[in-house]
Amino acid sequence: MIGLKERVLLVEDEPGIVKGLSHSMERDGYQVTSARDGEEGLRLALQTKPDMIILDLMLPGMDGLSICRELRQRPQTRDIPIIMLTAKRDDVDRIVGLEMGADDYVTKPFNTRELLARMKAVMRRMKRRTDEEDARINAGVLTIDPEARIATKSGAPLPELTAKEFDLLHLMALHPGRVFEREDLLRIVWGMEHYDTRTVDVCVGRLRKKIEDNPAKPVFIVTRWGVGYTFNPEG
Amino acid sequence: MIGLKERVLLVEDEPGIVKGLSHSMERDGYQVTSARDGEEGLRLALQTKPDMIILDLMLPGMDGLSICRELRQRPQTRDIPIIMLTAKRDDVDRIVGLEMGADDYVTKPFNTRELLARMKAVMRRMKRRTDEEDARINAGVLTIDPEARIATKSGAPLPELTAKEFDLLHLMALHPGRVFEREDLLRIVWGMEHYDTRTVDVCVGRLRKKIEDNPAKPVFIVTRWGVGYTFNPEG
DNA sequence: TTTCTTATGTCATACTCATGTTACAAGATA
DNA sequence: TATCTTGTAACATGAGTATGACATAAGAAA
Repeated sequence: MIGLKERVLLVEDEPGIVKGLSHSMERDGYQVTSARDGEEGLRLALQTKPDMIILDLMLPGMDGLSICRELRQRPQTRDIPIIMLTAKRDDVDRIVGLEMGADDYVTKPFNTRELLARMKAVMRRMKRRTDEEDARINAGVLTIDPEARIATKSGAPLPELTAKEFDLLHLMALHPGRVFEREDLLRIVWGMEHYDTRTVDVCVGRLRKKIEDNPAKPVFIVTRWGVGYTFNPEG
Repeated sequence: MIGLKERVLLVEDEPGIVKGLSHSMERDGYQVTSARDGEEGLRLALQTKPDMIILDLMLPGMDGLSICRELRQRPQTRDIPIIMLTAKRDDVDRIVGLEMGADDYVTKPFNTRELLARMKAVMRRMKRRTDEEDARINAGVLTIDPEARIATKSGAPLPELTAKEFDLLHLMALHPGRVFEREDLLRIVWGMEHYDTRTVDVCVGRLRKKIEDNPAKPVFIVTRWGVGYTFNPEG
């Protein structure tokens, strides 16, 4: 389950690569900022504190390694994961090795899909492997199993939930009692591309049909009039 | 066939080495935990029961040899393979280390690739012994024999499965009910070599043709729409 | 209370995109 | 060499979902 868009800083001087990569990354849901040289990259990194930095080793002015070192020295940027783009395979050991502290690297010419896969992997590593999100949830008679993506009521299996339905239920059950506005749910579960909040109502409706005894009088997913929805574990 | 990520415990006090090694190991598909000194290492070993331990001989507090001895004495950790890191090439200790029950050793400064190769070798040796993954799986009418890499249905042999097909089936059958995303399967079964998730679909399709009565209505490898696949042992 | 306004519930349908499937080429194996 | 495996691309299909219309319920105002 994903929260808001991850912000990526791309430090690369070749316009063609910047253009292509930005596009691909945005397609994958990242918010991309780019810098043409090292100084600008460093400045932007400090200013915007991105969630991840893609750094070309060969840059005009300050080279990638110096930037990497700088970034690792300053407390504001110390923990931001860095993926290096490098031309030569020989550079690899220096980069990843003990000193520089890049989190991963990709050698040019690189496969865009590979870079995206590594970005995702790095993100996964960064994101606290909070077991909380993987743990089974017991909410009164309802049980939610994120591993199998199945919900049961009093031990009896419920109708299969679709992806969105399950994510919605899981998110709300993780925070019982908390009121979620429709916009929150759209952002978190849907990934923010949609602006029609009525979409949420319909999904809630379908979900209720599957988990509530009487969908007309819901007891788990409760409407908070004028605000949104809340999950009531008591049922 | 490798199951989920192998968990490695790295006991090493130098942060640079920890960072570099963790990265390389994770890149090779291991899940790395690290401890800064001997006591912590021992505690973590007992707690988490890793699949392998990389142990620096020179450590603050309890030294590597004592830990090795401790680990070999306790039944919970007796069978965990250990690779020693030693500083001096002509260190007599390394012999003692092997006598103490380390499975292999690497001298510092070491080549990361060499260490990874040794880890792999140790793992391969070890895996022969781990029953869990080698044990025959009975999933309803399906039987999966990892040793012979053969699957049978109701006793009758199925068409021969290719390497990828078998690994895929084996992994999923080891965790019935669990939903695997395509990217999980790519990471685990394919390693990091491939990035096109459609590859998984095609492999699943081929596998279904061989194990399902009606591949159009699969009962073993079930699609979870918008998420991935899951293995249903009932059939 | 009654009426009015607005938010929410519900339904039907079209559309989008994930998945199934096939074919082919490249790579691996023998 | 020939054969088998596997990744990639292209096309076909269908599940899931967005959308708009309408119905209903909640709260506000009279």
